[in-house]
Amino acid sequence: MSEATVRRRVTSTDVAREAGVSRATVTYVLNDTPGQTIPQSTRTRVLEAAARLGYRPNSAARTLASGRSRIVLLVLPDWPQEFSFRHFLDEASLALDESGYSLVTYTRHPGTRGRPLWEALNPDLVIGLVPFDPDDVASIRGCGVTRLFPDPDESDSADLSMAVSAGPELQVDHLIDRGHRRLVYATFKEPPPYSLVLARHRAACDRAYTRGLPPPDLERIDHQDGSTEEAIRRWRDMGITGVIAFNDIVAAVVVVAAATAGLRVPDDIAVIGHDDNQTAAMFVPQLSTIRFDPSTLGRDFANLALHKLEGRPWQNPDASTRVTLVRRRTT
Amino acid sequence: MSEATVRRRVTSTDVAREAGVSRATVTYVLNDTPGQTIPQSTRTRVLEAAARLGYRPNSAARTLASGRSRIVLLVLPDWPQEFSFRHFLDEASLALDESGYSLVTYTRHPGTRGRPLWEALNPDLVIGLVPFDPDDVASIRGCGVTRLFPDPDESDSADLSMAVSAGPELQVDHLIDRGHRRLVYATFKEPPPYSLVLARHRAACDRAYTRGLPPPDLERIDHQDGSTEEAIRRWRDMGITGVIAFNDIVAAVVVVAAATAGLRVPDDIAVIGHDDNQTAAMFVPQLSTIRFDPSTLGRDFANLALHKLEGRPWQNPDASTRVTLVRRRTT
DNA sequence: CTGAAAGCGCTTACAG
DNA sequence: CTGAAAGCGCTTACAG
Repeated sequence: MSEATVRRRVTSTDVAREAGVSRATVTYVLNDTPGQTIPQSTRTRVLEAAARLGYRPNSAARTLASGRSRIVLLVLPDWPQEFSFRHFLDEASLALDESGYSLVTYTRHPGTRGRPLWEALNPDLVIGLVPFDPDDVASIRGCGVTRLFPDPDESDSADLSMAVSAGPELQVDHLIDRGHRRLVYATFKEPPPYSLVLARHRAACDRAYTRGLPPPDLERIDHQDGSTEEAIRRWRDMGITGVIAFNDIVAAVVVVAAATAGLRVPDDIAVIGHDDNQTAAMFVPQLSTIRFDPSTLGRDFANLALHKLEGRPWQNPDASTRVTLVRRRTT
Repeated sequence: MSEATVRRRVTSTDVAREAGVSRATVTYVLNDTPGQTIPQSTRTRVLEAAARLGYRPNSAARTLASGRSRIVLLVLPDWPQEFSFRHFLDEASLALDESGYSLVTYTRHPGTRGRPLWEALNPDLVIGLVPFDPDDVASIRGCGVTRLFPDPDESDSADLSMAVSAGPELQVDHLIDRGHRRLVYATFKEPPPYSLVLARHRAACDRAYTRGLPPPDLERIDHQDGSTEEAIRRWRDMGITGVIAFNDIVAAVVVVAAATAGLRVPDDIAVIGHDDNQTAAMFVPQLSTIRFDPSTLGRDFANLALHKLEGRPWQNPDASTRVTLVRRRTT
């Protein structure tokens, strides 16, 4: 410490000199390289030297030399509005971190210009929550990324789509079980239905089909003007008694409009939300909704990533254990 | 194309060979390196060869050689709940991209274990929306990052805190202008007040002080049980007539509870929200709230980053042009 | 105007 | 058990 403290970054050469070994040995010790037999005394010497000097490997150099960045890039199609998504990411990050990987999230929008993040990051794996379009696949591959998920060229049994579909399926099941035979799927007009909306709607349609019902129409309501009331009256005239809402905010708007239209909830029309967010319990009447366990889902995600990265075993999780119905007063 | 298509990644050596020049020339052309005089014919040859081969520079190699990653890491203290934040990020990303930088966001939580992202990414700049704690500063510096913002060691006149404080200030001003002299600041009990809540509350306190009022207490309400009503009655007994809500959801809960408690809004008690989200216009009565322009803020952010990265000129934006009052029926 | 060469800080066969 | 050396794919003075 004196004028020697010209902030030059500590390198493995410094650690090697400090510990009296070669750079190779430093690497072996710090990375716990398998197949090397290094006596405990040397190990300790290296570890202590590294700690004393505050050594952090240069990740660019490491990536270049090893050919792996240990970065997992998670591509999000739209802005996730669920608060619980944070718990999902926390858990996923943590689980990946334990295996030495860093999780980076990247929110991609349809209109995005500019260089995609996979070009700047050299990720070992790029994962999307919805399928990539062909342009993106080409772009990802062109950046030297060999692992992506879902991979259009690979018929992989691994599947995380239940993370999206389990909720809508449960919504449909619940309404049917309560005796409703004519359903609609409601979302907001603005912003225009994005991929998560479409994916949830499609899951609801598939479930309705399985249960022998026609697919519920995708109805886009407006929460600003009074058109939601009209829509609800129209639904009633069509014999519809059950509303599957994209999320709890949509559900709340539908419930308010139903009341204004003079309909009783759930007797005249039943409404079920999704996400169990703060809004859900606050309304009068309190909203029936879907709760899912984001932490478990986060671990599922990390396991899938490690499966793709290192071939660890993988087994598709059971959807029914990831999602629960919260029945309150609107169904 | 045939068996030669063994997917080996295209390198600058390939491009150099294809164009009949050296690797140095390839770099100069593709990076538009200033101070090199390269004839248009050579430029075109290189550009065409690169395009034909689908060349993407290896970012790890580039980072290692140049000492710059061209990555800006934005550290978010908590999960941002405002939908408009996406527009902020879009705009910021785009503006940075135009200057050749990639923006990566990193949501950090108090309990986070594991390797921080700045260790894996080698960012040229780390920016936090709230100040870093000393441990983080040490960790960031230890990873060889020389530029961070806010930088505790540097008395920098650059300031983006108006992005947080302008809204609360406007809330306070509006309530005072409407004749309210006794105010509270309301937020949810769960999750416990996080940094954004505290920052907004503090801004409200500062503004109240400037306007000659005592600082509004931070009141934590519960949206599950009926305790919000009790709180409101208590506030009334204390002579409080104005409620500054952390966001529109809090405002909605307060308004509902006030109605249940038999108070008239805004005559007995005025409530102003923040964010102008979808909930705000939906309630009866519609919520007065604060709207801010996320895109402009995104550009402000990008300009600040470029100022720190390349010394571009910077001038603190005028808060009052970034935020507007949306007066509806609760004030 | 262009290229040969050193170097960025690691990892990894390989030889001893 | 350990180290000398090549190499990852770029960038950047520097010499011509």
